[in-house]
Amino acid sequence: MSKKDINSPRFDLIELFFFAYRDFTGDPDVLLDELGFGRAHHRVLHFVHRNPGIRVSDLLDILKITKQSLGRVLKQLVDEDFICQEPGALDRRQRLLYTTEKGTEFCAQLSKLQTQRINKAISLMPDGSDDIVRQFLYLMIDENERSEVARLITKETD
Amino acid sequence: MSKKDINSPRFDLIELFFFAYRDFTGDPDVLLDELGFGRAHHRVLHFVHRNPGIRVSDLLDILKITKQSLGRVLKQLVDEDFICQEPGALDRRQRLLYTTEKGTEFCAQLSKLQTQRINKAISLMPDGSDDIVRQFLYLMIDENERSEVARLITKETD
DNA sequence: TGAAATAAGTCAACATAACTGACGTATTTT
DNA sequence: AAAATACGTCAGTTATGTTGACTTATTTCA
Repeated sequence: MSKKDINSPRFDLIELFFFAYRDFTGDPDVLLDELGFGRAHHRVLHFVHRNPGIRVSDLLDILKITKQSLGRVLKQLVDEDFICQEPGALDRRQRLLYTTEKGTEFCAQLSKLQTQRINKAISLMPDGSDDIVRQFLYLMIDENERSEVARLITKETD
Repeated sequence: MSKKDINSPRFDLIELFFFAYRDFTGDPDVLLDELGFGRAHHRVLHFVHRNPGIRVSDLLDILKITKQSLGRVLKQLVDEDFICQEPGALDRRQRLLYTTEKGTEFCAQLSKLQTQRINKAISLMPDGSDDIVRQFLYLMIDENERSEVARLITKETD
């Protein structure tokens, strides 16, 4: 009788997750490098693009990094015209963040690469697999964060 | 008619992948911190544990980092008795790597945490979901790396 | 209205984990 | 004996994160 029982460590999924994520995030690296950006810039650009007008403090909440850490990359993105800031209409202390046309375009290039990898994978799998995958990834998130993430990912992008 | 066609970026999966991987790798962080280790140590320890007697150069191949980078964390793991080195029987230039009892035990603790998260997720999903998930993660890996990864993950752990 | 709280930015110092390039040593191969 | 290989090490650099303290502008509240 095999020891592959309920208590066996899931080395296969642990390792597949590691390699899959590495290659998935590796796609945009080439384009980012060309502009002297790193993954930190990618994450900031992505979430600003997906949440136009987001406040700095809400972006910090999503990324779970410090203000100082965000400050450095955000400054570069603003200086090089990928992101712009506008004072909040209701609360002028806020600096609401938006991607510029240049930032939006670059963001599209990056997500296109990642979408291609995802679509290639899904296309080789049985119908309905994308729902299973979505469900799995969702359940891998900390329980107390799930609703917040659900809110984030269901944003429309017309 | 919606624009959610074949060319739409898969923002949902892109973001789910990001959050899921962050929380997945976050589990071991607590234990690692207590010992003054980081994720780099975790990766080294894990792959040595899974490939007893692995050569340094093969480990570099798996991790895709430089010798200098590996050197630092490996030295710490050896100094603190989580990993031991033995000269190769056939080629004494080699320093074959093994986890010590202490290292093996610690490794088990870490993978237990990650396995629990995986099992909890899978248990809430339809039968056969783990196969779908495995297939998806496998297909997300660079095509030219897949056979190598397949070889790695199918190792038996008695 | 004046004090306290909030949103954001900034300065300085530091830690980790990666990188490049060069060089050394032991051992094996040719 | 020379070349190649496996591994280690030194020095310097970069990207991305951290903590703690402080400033400025603005809003909220007693």
